[in-house]
Amino acid sequence: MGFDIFGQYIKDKSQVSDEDLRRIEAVSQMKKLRKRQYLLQEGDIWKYNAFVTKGCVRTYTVDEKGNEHIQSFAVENWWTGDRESLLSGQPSRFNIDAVEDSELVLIAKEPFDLLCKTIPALGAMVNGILERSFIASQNRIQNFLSLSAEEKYLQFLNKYPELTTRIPQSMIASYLGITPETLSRVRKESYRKKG
Amino acid sequence: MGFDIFGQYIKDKSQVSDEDLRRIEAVSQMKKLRKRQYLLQEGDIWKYNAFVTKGCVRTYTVDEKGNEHIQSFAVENWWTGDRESLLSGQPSRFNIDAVEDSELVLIAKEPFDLLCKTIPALGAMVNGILERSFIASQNRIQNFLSLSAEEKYLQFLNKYPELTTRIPQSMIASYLGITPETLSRVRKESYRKKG
DNA sequence: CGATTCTTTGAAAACAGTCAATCTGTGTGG
DNA sequence: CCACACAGATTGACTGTTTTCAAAGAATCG
Repeated sequence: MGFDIFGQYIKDKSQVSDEDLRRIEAVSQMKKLRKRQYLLQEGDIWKYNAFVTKGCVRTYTVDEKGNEHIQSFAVENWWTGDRESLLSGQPSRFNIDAVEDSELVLIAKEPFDLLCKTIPALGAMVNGILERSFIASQNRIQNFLSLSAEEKYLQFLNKYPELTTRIPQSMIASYLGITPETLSRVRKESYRKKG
Repeated sequence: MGFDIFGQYIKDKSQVSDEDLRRIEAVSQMKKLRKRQYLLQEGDIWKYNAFVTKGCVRTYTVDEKGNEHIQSFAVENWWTGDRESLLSGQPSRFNIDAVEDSELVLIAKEPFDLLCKTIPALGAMVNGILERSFIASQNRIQNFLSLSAEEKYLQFLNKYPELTTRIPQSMIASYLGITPETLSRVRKESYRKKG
């Protein structure tokens, strides 16, 4: 079940053959997470590529005051993990846990890198994903530079309408870099304005 | 002169042969920019990979109120450009101009992509750069999520000490997402505290 | 239900932004 | 070489936005 979704994703995004798909499956590991369960905890070393087939996970840090700062969400057909820890081999600063009961496909770094080399279409797909991820994070930086709390929220609504219903507001606030109270007030203001 | 610096960079970062280096040189174009001169203007379509061999350029947007928001700086041995426009072929939202008199190596997208495919070591280098750029932008997002104006400035000082002397404070403020006045006050506070 | 979690609201305080004036240093032309 | 102009940095007073803390109100789930 879980791998089928991942396999379909790969087929949609690349020209990987069925045989190569089986080679990918051979190194894949399914992982179920219950809501609130950790996939990665601060201090752990992250060694996988992770693909969400069901549910939703979040990546976040916790500061000295205990405040959480959400770096990213990942729902179905999104990738997650800590690239920095994966690349450096150093302990992660991030936590990743499940926002909902979730299912993921995990592939350890080494076999995945090997497959990317031996299956050019897979390597190309992975590079394309990285490229788009980079562009997306540049755009997010641009939002931090130029938008107010309200504008950031409206932008989020517009970009990820489906997430606003699945994810608690307090987490969306954290993702936007504002407090839950501010988000609540911003929402009140914006449906006073137009609905 | 200009290409030598770029060539040295490639040799340091990869296993590209001298012959391949000459093939890269064959498609490279040198570009000099005087201070304040544009490399890319909003609305233009960006078609290059650009490497700074001398000087400093900045990438920024201008909002409706005329405020500039600096996305990034690039000094010697850094890459610049607008990956989004390059990938999509759509007009850029960004401006790039020279903070100081500068020199760059430009390579048009098509020949560069071709070289990356035919010279695996070059492709690998480029992917590594992309990977580290992505990680850096994730870290910058984390700073926006969790740091105050003062903390962001101290972090910048710590990470890019050489840039603080070369780049006007008002531009550093813009990069950090704060006003020049706030940066000035933050600095005053921080050398009142310790020096 | 009862318990927990999430959201909303209020009042006060902290933080950062705005606008305008002044100060500083640099470089240029007379 | 000086005076001036200009850009950048600083300062002050004020405004506005966002945070903080505390409490009350929904919503959700066993």
